[in-house]
Amino acid sequence: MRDDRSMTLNDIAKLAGVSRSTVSRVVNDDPRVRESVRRRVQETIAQVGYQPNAAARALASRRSGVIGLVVPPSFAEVYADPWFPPLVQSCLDAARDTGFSVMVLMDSVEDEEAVTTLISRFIRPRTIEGLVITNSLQSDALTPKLQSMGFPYVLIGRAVESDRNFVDVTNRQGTRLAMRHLLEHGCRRPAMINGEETIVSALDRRLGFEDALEEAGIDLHATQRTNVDFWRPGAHDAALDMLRGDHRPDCILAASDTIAISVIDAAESIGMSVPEDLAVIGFDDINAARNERLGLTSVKQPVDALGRAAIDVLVQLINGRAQPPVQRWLDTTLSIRHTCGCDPSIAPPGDGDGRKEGAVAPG
Amino acid sequence: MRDDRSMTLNDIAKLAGVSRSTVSRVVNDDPRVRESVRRRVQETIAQVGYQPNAAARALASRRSGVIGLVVPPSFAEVYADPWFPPLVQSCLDAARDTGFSVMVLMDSVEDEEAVTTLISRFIRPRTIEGLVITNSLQSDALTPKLQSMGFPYVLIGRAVESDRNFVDVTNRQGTRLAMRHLLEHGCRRPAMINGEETIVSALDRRLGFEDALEEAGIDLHATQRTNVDFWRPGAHDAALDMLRGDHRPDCILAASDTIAISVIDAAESIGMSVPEDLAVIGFDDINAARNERLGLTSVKQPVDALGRAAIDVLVQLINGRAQPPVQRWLDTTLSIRHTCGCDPSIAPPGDGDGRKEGAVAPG
DNA sequence: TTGTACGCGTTATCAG
DNA sequence: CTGATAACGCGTACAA
Repeated sequence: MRDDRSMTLNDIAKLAGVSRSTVSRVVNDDPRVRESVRRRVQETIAQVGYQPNAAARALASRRSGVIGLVVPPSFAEVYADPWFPPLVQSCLDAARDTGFSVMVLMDSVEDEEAVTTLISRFIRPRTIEGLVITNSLQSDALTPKLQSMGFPYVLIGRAVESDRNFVDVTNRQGTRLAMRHLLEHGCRRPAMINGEETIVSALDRRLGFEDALEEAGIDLHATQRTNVDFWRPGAHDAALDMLRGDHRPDCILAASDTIAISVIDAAESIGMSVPEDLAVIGFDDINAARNERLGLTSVKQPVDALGRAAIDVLVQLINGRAQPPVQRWLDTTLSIRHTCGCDPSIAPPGDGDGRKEGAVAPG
Repeated sequence: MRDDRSMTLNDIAKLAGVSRSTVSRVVNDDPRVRESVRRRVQETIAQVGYQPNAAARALASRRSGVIGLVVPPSFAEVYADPWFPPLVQSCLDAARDTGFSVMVLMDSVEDEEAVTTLISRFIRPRTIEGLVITNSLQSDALTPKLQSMGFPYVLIGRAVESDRNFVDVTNRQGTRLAMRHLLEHGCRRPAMINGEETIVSALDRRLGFEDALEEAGIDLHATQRTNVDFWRPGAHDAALDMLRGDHRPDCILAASDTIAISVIDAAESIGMSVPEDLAVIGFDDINAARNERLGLTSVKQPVDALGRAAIDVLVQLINGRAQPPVQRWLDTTLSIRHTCGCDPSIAPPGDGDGRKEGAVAPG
């Protein structure tokens, strides 16, 4: 097509009166170049606006400088849950900081064929040097293969298998402390609306819920729990069912803020008020949770740090500076507002959005 | 690092007893290969699981097979508006269908320095072959440079300059017909809440609003209009201001569904009911608009087609099968539900979500 | 500190 | 139809 054959290393070498090697060294910050020469070369590079050809570089160095970011095929749907975009953004940010570019791979990690395609299209041709997988599922067909290939990857969210690389937040601890907080408010009929437990983090959130109940000596079988799809409506109806049932709960722990908002909505639609009739705690601490009117108490996960950690781990793996499995945990904390029953009027002043942060006191 | 030196064209050639050229031809579907030979080569390829090296291929062919997708640096915020994710998804889908991979470039198109960096990091090294720009702003520092470089790109949303490549929806026609529809409902005090007009589509939506008013002989100066930020809260307060003002409107045309929802929320918070006291029409026709309870009448844009069109145009440009400027328009239509004042009970039956689609009758 | 020479794995050109 | 052979643009031991 267009054939504006651009500058090459050779051209710069001639212009600067040195060899290609020297130019290459300058470009790659190799210290073995006399300072005066380096400056001269840099000047001619700047003058003609030379940029090394990426493909040639990748071929010779065997490094593409690209990592893949696997997102679910239902990209648009998943984004309906506002906690996901910040995660992607933090991955993109962190990747840029480490000099990597990001290729977005919208693929199922459950579908065997999709996984095969992904591998033969991006990994075997060495297009990408590593993989960040944003959704950690129980039925994961991808990581087993990556594992056996020894290909650098990191899951966001732990895997059920013990030998996987991942970064994760302490989901279990998060819901445990949240539930405990509700119990301390005097809740006696706890309930939970969880996401589908094919997602490992949902599983963990349920376990934390149960941990707290056990610690308090509450019979698990007497409590209610439902699972709904994280990304679709459904929480609303699920909440209505619970609240209209025989054993109406006095608090609901939601596995996401989106679910929590639906719960509150449902409760109010049948004349209940939050937190008087029903205490609610969510998970994620999305922006909407911080809304003054809503004041949703929520388990906060450090989304930004999570993305950065993922990239960091991946880059370590790529550079062989870490031996797999690499596993990193980040803490969740409880952002206390008022849907849990805490009185916002006694919240510490000077806190713009009436928000108080931090884990509840350990028991 | 790992040095599992994988199969090369040469290896396959030896195994199959042919030359590298022949193998290359087979890989690239070049017809000039005897059928029997082709099969033999394909078999050995399949057996050893050979995949051509992407970097070598890119170097020799001068084609990377990668396109860049420019998204705003406030990625996560922008995603707060649910119409964006489907657009990105459709771009990713369409790109995959045409054999291109997508690199996400989270960059400002307004910041001169960011633009320079983008060009020197991705375009000059020939990492990408073309660019899809998802946000068309008036203060665009990127397209002028692409234009003068002759680099293939396409804007999603028209530019104010006449020589740009773009795909866009008929925003102006959309709001024009929507406003006309409201007027036909008997609205006499129209108002609009628009997005910031630095975004060209917001500008167009305002123009369409004004078109309809002029056609109806309504004095523009007597109507109210406010601009709010598309991606942030603010519409709520803006609506309250309008509704509490001296010249309370009887209908509000919102430049997005997100804004429309805030408007309805605001109206109900002060005891007004929709559509009885206030008719509302939104824009985008996001999923939430289709919600039974909400029943938001909205100008629908064919988001999926928009993404596909963008990729299509870009690929044409890349392959030199189209001469710039290439400009493509897609139609908007009005999805009539009940916030505009239409009675849902007289809607045609058998339509699951009580939705009626299509442009209103031309005037 | 600098330059030479070869290799990276394909595609493309040109004979045959 | 097939096979040498030359690019493609850069990294890098190795030698100087």
